[in-house]
Amino acid sequence: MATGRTHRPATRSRGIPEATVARLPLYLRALTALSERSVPTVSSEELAAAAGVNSAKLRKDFSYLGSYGTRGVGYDVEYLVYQISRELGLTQDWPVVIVGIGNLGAALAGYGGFASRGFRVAALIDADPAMTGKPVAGIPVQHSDDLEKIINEDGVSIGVIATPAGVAQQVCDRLVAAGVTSILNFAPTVLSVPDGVDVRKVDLSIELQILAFHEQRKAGEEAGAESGPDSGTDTGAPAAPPAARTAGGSRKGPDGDVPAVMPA
Amino acid sequence: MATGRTHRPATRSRGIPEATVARLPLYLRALTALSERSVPTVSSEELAAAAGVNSAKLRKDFSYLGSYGTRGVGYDVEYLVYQISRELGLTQDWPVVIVGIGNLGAALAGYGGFASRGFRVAALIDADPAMTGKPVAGIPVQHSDDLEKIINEDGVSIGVIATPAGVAQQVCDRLVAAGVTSILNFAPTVLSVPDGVDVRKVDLSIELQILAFHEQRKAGEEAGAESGPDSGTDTGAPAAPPAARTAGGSRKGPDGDVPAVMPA
DNA sequence: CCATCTTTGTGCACGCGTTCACAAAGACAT
DNA sequence: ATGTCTTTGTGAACGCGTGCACAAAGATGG
Repeated sequence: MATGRTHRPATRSRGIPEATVARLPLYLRALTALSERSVPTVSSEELAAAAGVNSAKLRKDFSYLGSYGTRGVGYDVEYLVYQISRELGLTQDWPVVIVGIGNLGAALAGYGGFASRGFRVAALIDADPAMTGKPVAGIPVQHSDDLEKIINEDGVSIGVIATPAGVAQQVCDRLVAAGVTSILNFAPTVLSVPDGVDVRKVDLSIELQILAFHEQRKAGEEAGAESGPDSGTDTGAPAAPPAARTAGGSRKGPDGDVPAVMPA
Repeated sequence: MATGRTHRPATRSRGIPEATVARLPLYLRALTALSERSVPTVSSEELAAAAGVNSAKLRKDFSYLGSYGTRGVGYDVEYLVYQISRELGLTQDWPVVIVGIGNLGAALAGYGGFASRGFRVAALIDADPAMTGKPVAGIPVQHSDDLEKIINEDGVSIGVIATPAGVAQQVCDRLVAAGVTSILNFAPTVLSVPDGVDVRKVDLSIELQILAFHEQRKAGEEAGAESGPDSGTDTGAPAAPPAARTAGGSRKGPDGDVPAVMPA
């Protein structure tokens, strides 16, 4: 009853795999750094190292965009910056509204990463009348009553939700009704949206929990001993995982490439 | 030359797939909500809806933890909350340090989601002497000179980096040297860490860029016709991907389950 | 005790993403 | 021009994750 948006097709947008799209910003950042250092060209191997990915993956990613490299030489940094920027839609201006100007919302408003790359904070919106008019990061907060008006006037299509979980869905509904079709959600809730609206979710608590899982496992393994702490019915707290530490070094990074931040 | 940590094995921690681990916090949140409403049992279908996932996927996820359900009835909410909490290592206390108390760091310090679920902000650390001693979210900021001491004394194994990108790697190195084995990185940089250390990355800018990509695609499709702002030489804009169908509602959400927040 | 009904747990198939490995392409030197 | 050397672009194989569909399990009612 909640989501209504159960299985998803993992659509491949215009032939570019989602996994690739998610990495393009990473490449772009690395390329921008090279550009600032006036590096003219870069090989897939170098760029891959800078972006923290496998070079074959990088080449395949770029192959979805076209053949922008020169065999025997590498990629032209400036050209690639332009192509990726264009592909990501960063050559145009994206007005963004941030709803919920609490600690997090205020931090986001002042976050440099937003302002860079074509994103412009068009408005800060909060439901608290006491906040209205107060400047945050140089932008005056507006009251949520005007949400629809603001979105329409500025042609905003991307909204950031930084409200408490309780009102997130409701804010989301209003944003969507007003015309927003992409939402970045910081509230710890599953948002339900109609088809055609993108939602990406960032949940700090979830990230920590995932780290805790691996951390616990590391501690447990190191404590060595026999099997799993659990397996039994209860076992209560697996007992103090001895103050881990000591990089044994051999641990094979319990990573993997999993979300935690994902659509819907 | 940066990472030094190229290909990764996508380790399957103790038999539990990473993808599943990443969803456990999601289930836990939904279950906690049910628990607060004193709901005794829940079916996979209901819980899946609340968590925004497919019910078959949820059942398979739980099957990795063991057989905690009762056929014909469903899952016992309280029991499941306990099992998942234990599996994630949330039954113990995790002291966390936050390094870099700027806008974002301060917001994180005050973020409720941290304090909940077993995570305790053990210390706030900043390199600015002017910040030292100043209380943020009720916790006095300490100078980064004492970083190692703080980590050792409190047995901190999880660190949060909220510094500018320029010093992130350096802070990371110190954290790792001091014994931290899990890092949540908010700085827009690829961190290089030794094996055995987990890094999860949250990049707000990347999330927005991914949204922009889909947003552009939606706009392009709608505008149908020409498109290609440039196209120029090569493939250029493969010109109107046949103006897909309109918003006939049939738009199949350009989602997919991709990171943007991921290890390393 | 048996029948029926609900819901779990999972075998299986499919598709996406990753990685390897190599041929094609071009730069560069001779 | 021709040969060599570097690096791209990609075909193919593999593995993980997802979702279907169903048999097994147990609750419930007669």
